[in-house]
Amino acid sequence: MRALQPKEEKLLMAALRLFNEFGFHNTPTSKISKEAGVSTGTLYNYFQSKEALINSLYLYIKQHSAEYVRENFEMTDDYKEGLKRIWTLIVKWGFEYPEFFKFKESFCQSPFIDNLEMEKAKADYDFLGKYVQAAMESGVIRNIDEGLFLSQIQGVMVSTIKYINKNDLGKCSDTINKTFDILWNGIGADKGSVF
Amino acid sequence: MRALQPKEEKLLMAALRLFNEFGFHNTPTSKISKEAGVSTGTLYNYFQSKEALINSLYLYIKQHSAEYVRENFEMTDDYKEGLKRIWTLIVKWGFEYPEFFKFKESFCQSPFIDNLEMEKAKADYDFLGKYVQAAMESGVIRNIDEGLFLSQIQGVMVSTIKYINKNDLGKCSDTINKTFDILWNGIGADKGSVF
DNA sequence: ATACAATGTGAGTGATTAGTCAGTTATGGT
DNA sequence: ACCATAACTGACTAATCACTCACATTGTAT
Repeated sequence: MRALQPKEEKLLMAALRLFNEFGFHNTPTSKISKEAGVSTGTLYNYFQSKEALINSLYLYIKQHSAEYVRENFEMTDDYKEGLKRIWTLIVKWGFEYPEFFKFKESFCQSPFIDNLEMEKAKADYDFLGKYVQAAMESGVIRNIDEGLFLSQIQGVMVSTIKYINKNDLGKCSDTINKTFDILWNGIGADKGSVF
Repeated sequence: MRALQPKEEKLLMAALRLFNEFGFHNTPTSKISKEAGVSTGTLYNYFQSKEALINSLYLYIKQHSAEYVRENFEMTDDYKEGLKRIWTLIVKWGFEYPEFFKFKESFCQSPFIDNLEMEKAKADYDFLGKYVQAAMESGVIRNIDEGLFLSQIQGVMVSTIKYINKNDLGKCSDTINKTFDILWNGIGADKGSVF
């Protein structure tokens, strides 16, 4: 991640706080710069436009998430254990950085993002995607359409994080285990004898 | 559902189209009324404000969804079958009325909705919630925290609908079955012997 | 010390938009 | 036909906001 200049980072964090509270369109650039402790003009020294600032913030958060997972992941040959580790890391990121997670969610929902950005967004889960594919090929998880699969996993993941954040769970490792079990029962091939 | 007056409905449907394409804040009331074929003033005869219009639209869609499920649901004593029917109906609603679904999603994400509306939103899934609770008590599905449960189901449901809509699947009944299986494997108590 | 560049400032501008209201048209009862 | 009420119209207003630019400040090289 490119090192951010102090005022650039202050602007991004100010924008994050305000966007999460009031939404993109109810946060004027004037408030962002005031919250960041700089002038309006300075904002435009660092970002070409308000939209550019929003995209930069998204990029920053996306990279933060990816680095978190990459740095903390420990390799293993056991695919189930590996998936569980990735699962745990992504969910943990979501509740350790709830503001980041919240922004990411509303950004992806927002209709004014160009499709190009949406495509890039999917790359977030590349790490997970590749792992799932490998696991599928090895036979540990059921072999159904990969896209469908990933969207299911992502769905459960997002709702898990939202649930944890909403209910303010410190005991979250328990929740993470439970939800992973649900997921694994759903997708794993090692049920009974037949599958 | 209260019968809507013709211009009221035209305004709502025009707003729906524009909101989905441009977002709430990039759709001026002037465009909504133009698209609906009435004047700006008329919009304010039917709705107190732009926000009131948005809330009305949400209410309209929410009721539409609830009625769809209630009208098409056929009772059964078999909880698994019953859950599958509800599941199927909700997912079907999502791809038969993709515009409605899309709006509902972005409305729920939007930060300018007051919390009161969010509370009401949850009532959408009351029908499902009650059924899940009954199924849980009967022992067909695993007995874990109900809130967590519902959020998981909802997560998988939303991502299923999104997947179907994005990939334009006419063969969707297959996808619905598959995703229900995944869900059921995850939540059902009858693993091992039966399968 | 001086010159020059880089960075920061914030009042000002033009464009946009939610909402109004005085006036017009349509409707229905007698 | 006449009136009264309801529905409708769209130019207008007041406010907001993204962005600019002429100027001020700070940093740096010589």
